[in-house]
Amino acid sequence: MTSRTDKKAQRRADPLTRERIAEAAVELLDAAGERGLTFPALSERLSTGPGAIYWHVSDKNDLLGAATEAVIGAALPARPAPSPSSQPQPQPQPQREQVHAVALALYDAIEAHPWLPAQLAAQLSRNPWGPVTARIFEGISRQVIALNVPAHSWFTATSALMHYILGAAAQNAANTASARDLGPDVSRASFFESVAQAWQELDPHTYPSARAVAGQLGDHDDREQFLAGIDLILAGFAATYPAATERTPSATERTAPRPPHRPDSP
Amino acid sequence: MTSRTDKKAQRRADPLTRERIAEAAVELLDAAGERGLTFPALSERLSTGPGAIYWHVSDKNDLLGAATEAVIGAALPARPAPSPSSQPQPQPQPQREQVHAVALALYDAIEAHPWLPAQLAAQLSRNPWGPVTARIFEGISRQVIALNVPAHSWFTATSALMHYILGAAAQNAANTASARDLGPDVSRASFFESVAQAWQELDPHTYPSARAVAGQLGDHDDREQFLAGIDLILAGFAATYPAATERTPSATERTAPRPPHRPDSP
DNA sequence: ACCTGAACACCGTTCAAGT
DNA sequence: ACCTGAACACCGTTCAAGT
Repeated sequence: MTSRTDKKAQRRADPLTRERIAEAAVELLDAAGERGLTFPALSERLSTGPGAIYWHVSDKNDLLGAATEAVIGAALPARPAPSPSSQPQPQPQPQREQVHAVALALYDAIEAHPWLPAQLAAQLSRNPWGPVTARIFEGISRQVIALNVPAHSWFTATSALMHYILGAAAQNAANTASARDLGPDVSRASFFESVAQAWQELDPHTYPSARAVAGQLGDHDDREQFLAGIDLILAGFAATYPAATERTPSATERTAPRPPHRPDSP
Repeated sequence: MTSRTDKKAQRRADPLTRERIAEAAVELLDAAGERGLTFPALSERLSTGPGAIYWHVSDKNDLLGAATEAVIGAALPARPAPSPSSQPQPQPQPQREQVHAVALALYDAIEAHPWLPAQLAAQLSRNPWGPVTARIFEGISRQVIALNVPAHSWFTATSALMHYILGAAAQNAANTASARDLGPDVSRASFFESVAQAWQELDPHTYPSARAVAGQLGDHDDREQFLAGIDLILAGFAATYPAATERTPSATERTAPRPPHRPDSP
């Protein structure tokens, strides 16, 4: 009576693993935010007791870390540096677009998981150079290096891009969530309108600039705006490092395609 | 027997206010991080009961918000836009240095209060355009406007600067805290050495760039590095917006003082 | 209006006991 | 090695009662 494969209909739960736990934690976080993730709720979802979870996870912080890692790992899959291995592309993709791709991957992950920014901040302060940082850092520094930024500035350039990407994505996700909270049918435009209106009521003497900027909050496509910030920083690279890849025009001043000129070694 | 001013030696506590509560909360957070701030601990410090605190504060989130506002408000004091009102300076300060000043104010605040980044992230997602955002936004957008960035790009430019500043400062504060945790006498240099070593053990196939960058983590002054990132973004402004103030050289390529040329309206 | 402090609900964590 | 689930300590929040 060896029942190996055929009792799968009856098994309550395949054995717990850190990964399955992280997966369930992400689902709870997505459904109800950080306060949705509790050991009772997680135990029930995995039909087990809290003690079982503690066998695979040392701590609630560790649990949150595992969830964060899972999401970041899915957004920035580990892949070797050079070849996409399927279609041989001689000139694979313009550098600027590759940067955009990495940035958008993080942008989308954060929009899909609005609890992520706070967790990234928490994990950062707990373990500033842990696996989460390594993944994100790898994804972005690879682009920086490909852009021919000189070696002594890799860290600075990566930091500038990385923090802009994460911060702007966090702000965007917060906007989305806030608009949704105002009412299921509140458009982004009318959300921004209400923000602008609220800021108009700030003291004009101490908040002159914030009020001025708030006026033009709504009229933009969010992704476009996000990418414009990336291009702004890339323009800084090009202006600061002569060897860096051709000057990248900002999204707000779209020009004709640049020449395929790309110097190789400094 | 009117005892107004002379019974100050005997009074246990001046009446509670939101501000005094926030102050005490900041002290607890500074002393022991977020888990140091509990209602029992706060009540004891203010020699009162939890109910009294709930009269002034709606919630623990509200309490954390008040603490965050207090720290940001102290770091970026509200002041009218133009004149320092004491010494009349015809050409008050080079723009670039004014940006540095705002950036360093936030940098120092975050280093002094390592719990701040996580709280900023939490408050952001709770109320993305609340008073904390307004303060920071005002401080930075004022600089952006003074840099002659065109109006349609104020938001993008402010975002780029703001998120770099907050993110890089958060990373720095986390480094400081981690180095301290490793041992009271661990220098920053040897902390970075241990990080670089750990990253060298990452899989060379999936983390080639992170490993390459990690090598040069330690050899820099942190403030200098931080400001170099600012300059990188400012260079992006100058390159992207012809009307923007003179090109600002990066801290890593310090050149002779720029020409005082500054065009006025686009 | 503002404070007191006991009481309640709930959650993170542990641990002796099981398989 | 991995899981069970009751038990414990602790914290956020409430509320009837005070001034």
